[in-house]
Amino acid sequence: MASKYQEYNQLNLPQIEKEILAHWEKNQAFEQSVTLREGATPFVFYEGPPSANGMPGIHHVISRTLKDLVCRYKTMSGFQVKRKGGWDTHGLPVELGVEKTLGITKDDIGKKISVEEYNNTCRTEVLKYKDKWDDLTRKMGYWVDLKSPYITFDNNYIESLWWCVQELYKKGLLYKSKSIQPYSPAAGTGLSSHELNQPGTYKNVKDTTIVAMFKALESENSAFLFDIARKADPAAEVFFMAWTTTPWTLPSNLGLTVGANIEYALIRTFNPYTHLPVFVVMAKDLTGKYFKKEGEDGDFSAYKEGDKVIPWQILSVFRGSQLENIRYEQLLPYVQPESGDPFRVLLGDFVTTEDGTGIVHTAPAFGADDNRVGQKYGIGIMTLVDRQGKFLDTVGEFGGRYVKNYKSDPDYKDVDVDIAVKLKKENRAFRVEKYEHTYPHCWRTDKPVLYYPLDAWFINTTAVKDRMVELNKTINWKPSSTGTGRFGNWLENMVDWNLSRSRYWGTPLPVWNTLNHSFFSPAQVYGSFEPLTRKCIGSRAELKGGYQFVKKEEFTRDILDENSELYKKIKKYNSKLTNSRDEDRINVAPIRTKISKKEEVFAIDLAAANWYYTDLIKKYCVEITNSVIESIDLHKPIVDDILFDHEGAIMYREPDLIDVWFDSGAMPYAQWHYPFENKEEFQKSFPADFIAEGVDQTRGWFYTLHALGAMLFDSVAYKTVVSNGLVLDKNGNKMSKRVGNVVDPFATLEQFGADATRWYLITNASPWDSMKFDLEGIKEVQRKLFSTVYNTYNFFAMYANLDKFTFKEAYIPLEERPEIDRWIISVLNTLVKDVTAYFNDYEPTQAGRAVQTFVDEHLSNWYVRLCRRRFWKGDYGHDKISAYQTLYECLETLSQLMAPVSPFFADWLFGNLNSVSARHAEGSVHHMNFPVAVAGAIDADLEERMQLAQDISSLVLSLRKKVNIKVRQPLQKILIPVQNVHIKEQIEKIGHLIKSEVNVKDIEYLTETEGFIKKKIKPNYKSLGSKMGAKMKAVAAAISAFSAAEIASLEREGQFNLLVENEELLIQLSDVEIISEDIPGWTVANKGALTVALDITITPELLDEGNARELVNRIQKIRKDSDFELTDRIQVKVAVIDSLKSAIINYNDYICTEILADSLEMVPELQDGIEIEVNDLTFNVLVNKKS
RNA sequence: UGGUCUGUAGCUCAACGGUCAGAGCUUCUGCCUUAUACGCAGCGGGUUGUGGGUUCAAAUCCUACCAGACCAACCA
Repeated sequence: MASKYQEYNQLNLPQIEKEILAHWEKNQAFEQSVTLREGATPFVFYEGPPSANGMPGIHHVISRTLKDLVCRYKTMSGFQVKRKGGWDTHGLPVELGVEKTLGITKDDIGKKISVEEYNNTCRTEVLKYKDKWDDLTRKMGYWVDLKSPYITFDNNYIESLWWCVQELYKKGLLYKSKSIQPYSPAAGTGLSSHELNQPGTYKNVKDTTIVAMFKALESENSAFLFDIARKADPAAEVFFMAWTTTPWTLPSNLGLTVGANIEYALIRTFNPYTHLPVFVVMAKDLTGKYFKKEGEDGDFSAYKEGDKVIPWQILSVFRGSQLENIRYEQLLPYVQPESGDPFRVLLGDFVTTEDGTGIVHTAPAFGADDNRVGQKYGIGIMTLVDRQGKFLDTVGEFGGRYVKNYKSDPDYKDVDVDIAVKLKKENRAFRVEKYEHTYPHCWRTDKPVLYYPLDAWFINTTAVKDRMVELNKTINWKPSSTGTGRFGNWLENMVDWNLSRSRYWGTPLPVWNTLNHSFFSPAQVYGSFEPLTRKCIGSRAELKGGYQFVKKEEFTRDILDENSELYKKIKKYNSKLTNSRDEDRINVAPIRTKISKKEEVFAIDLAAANWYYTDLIKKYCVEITNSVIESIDLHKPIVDDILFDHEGAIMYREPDLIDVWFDSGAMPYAQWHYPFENKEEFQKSFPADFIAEGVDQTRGWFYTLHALGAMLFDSVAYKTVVSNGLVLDKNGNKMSKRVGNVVDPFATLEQFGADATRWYLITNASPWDSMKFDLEGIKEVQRKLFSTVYNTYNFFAMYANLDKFTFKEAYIPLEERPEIDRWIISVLNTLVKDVTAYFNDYEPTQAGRAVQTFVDEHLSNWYVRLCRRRFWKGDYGHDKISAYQTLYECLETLSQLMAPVSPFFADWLFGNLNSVSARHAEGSVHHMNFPVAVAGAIDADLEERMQLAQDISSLVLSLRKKVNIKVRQPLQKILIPVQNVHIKEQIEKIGHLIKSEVNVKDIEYLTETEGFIKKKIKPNYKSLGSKMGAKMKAVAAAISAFSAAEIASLEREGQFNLLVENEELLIQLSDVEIISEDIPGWTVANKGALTVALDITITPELLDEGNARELVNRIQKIRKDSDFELTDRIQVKVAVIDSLKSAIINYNDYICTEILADSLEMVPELQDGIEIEVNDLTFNVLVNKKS
């Protein structure tokens, strides 16, 4: 135990933090904060795993501060808060980073570099910045368990994920389907949205656009169109006009989509290319784009080929809903769809009249909207473009042609143009023109992207949508609008979760299939056989009995050798086929090509080559045994080389990976390797009480956690979620490396300290508002909050050391303490109450701001300021001890209140205090309990009158300024008109504080004020408004016009009958506010209802006293400049000045006491000493320390 | 394009139906201080993004725009 409070020369937050950090680590303070709560109610927190393949930024500091402060607060509130850290290690950003490092592209994987090598690189690269992250975690004071974090690439983690997938599979929630995804034919790969959002992918291009004419068929639905048209022309043909910027999708057209509430028109006109009379349907609002004004209702009989103006006429107008299900003739009938009910008009909410014709050509294969509406109506799907980006051979004269110039062919002919020409000739095009628009391009090949149907695995989240919506209502969202708005909306419009990623570094989808030769009947060869069988693996153990394809060299050799057993069997099999179609045969050519190109061979090749000869598996594979399972890595390519023998058919793994969001969404289970281990641990920690991340995670982590929680356990995954906003630079721009406006968190912490940074981030704005990050703000926090607390502590330490105050005396009951002590304790308890409420409500910003106000306005600038003398003057007695105990309690409580947000400084402050007083056994403030407000200590009256004291002082000071009398000059009195006894009593109790603060001798009260004080009356809108309603305006005017007598009457009677618009209304005293505006002959100031007058007469006595105080002030300055100790006694000589003589004589004792002088002499002349100035007089003073 | 959030003094933020919209930072001027901190008083600074509406009363509620941010989508 230290005997003295540590005193400091200067506040150095970064230095304090280094010391505290070392202290924490030495004493395992974090671990202790958890173990000390063993057996307590757990407060469950989930750490959203960051990815360590990028450097941490300042925005990570804010979300982690948020997490940390909640966990610290809850720990102090008595909960046990375990915080398991985690690392997100899979996914595209990792892969892209590795590809950049290695200088390769995705296509090189498996060619220039083996998948295994590639994944190994990912494995090491992904934790490249782990040290930096750990460093930041330490330095910013984020308490999280970094010793046993969960890592998503870990085998155990993946095994849990597989278990989750299998659970979903068992529930029938996992299915395979086609989805329309951005696809780059040039690169032969699907693109993720991430890749599509790379800068420069959207380019301006000029495309040939066509307004195509789809010929309507007659039916009951369309009769109303034909009836009208036939009246004008008995041979009328009716067409739907649809615009497209991708004419190559027209052969795949299966539908036309219109907006149900859009107005459409049937128009009679001529085709501008063929000049044939036509009747067309399009959105009424868009007719202006296709028809000239002059031609409206023109003369149809007079029209001839070549006329500039084509006549047109609107025959009828109707809503899109009337067009539903009208059938039309296929535009380019090269291929018929195999299934579905196509060539109908559909309704879709995505149709606009912004451009085009208001009728959307719908090819379900090549657009996400198209696909959705197509599925809804069951029009089928037709994909007449292959994966190289060229038309299938079946597409007539366009067969085999590339839809865009994917091969960079210099002689490439635009197929869109040829389609346009053909349609023009066939009277099926109304307009063909070039159109400039933005279109996404592949960021690697710079070629246009196609939207293309690709196989993908989905989780049927829409099936549990209602339950998810219901569960969401029980979650406490901060801010709530994110939960109801952004998240709630997202749930309402949910689509099935596309799990598939065709990449390499990630969790493999644990689904094995037999090869799907759908057009082939194996029964021909092998009797009865189920062509497609699937199994979903849910644990490593289930791999047992499978086979691992390891003898790749033998396989490679055999497939090239026509005498090998393998080759012979394939040949025999092929010859057995009675069906002679090539696709049905086992084709070794592609495998051979692969080998010749030195590309990696995988199990899927083996499966393709001998997919029904399972006995051959054994030749190239080893069986998976327990020992294999123990050591097997659950990544690509290892799992790809695992095969199963299913009743004579080979099952191979679906090549897809699982979306990384599944990894993080499953962390509640996978972090514990549930259900393979830690079942109990998991049950105790699900669901989470609290999570927090950036608002950008709403549809990311927040969603996947929620979805998996709902689907697997029919539960929420978290009870409270706080989403923080973005951190922008000080000009409100997004921080980006490219612009160079990123804030380096390390430099910031180093320079300003973690506490100031954390405090700034939390209190500047609510965490969920995006904040503009300005270092100036941190400086201000440092100056205003930390320096102030620090100085208050230092002030305390200085005097407490002199008086040897160690809190060894008994706690003085509040009622035995002076008014001001009870006041600050009251305010302190109010603060504790408020801060507790704010923290409980996840409003740290409010909590921090409340602490700031307390420190600045109440503790430092009122309590300490007014009590200064009590600490240095007089004996170590009751009053002094009371002051010490009070200030000590404030500081100690502050350290606890501040601990969650500024953990270092708080612990430092706590340690400094407790090391001397030893009031608590805890070695750290973070092991303490959070303070509990003592209701009995809160005295609202006392707080009210202290506010009065502050207001009155402020008014007097402003009066002094107005008449230029400095505070050191005493004045005789102030005059305060008081409305009622209560106010007077209140002021009387704190009168002494006001008097010393503003340096006046007396306070007088004016109660009998009638006729003397000029009063002003104002309506109290709040109380009056509800009573008066619409009469409010007239009442307010009447009240404002009150005469002095009327005001007096109201004051006297407590009520008043007011006549407004011939109606008598009773006005209560509480309905108005009466302000003493002026006291004739006095200098007066007002604030609200409070009025203060100041007597500015300076009598000779007052002048002497003022001069004496000036002199004291100057000599104190000399003491200070001379570095005298606080207790040093001095001797003073003053060169005599006539006008100061009386002051020095009359106030000699006072002066000596104040400056601790044993003697104060006047001498005629003084050569030595220091020149000082008192009220414009200059003279010398000699101050000597008494030896 | 849709959803959500945010627009208040030069800057950062309060006020969230009720008198005249307030603090701090910033410029300048005084004052106070046996606390190297701070504070106090004054001087400036605003049609509360814009236009409508509801109300006795709107920064606050409704509505339509405008701008920014995020998320999602992307278009015929």
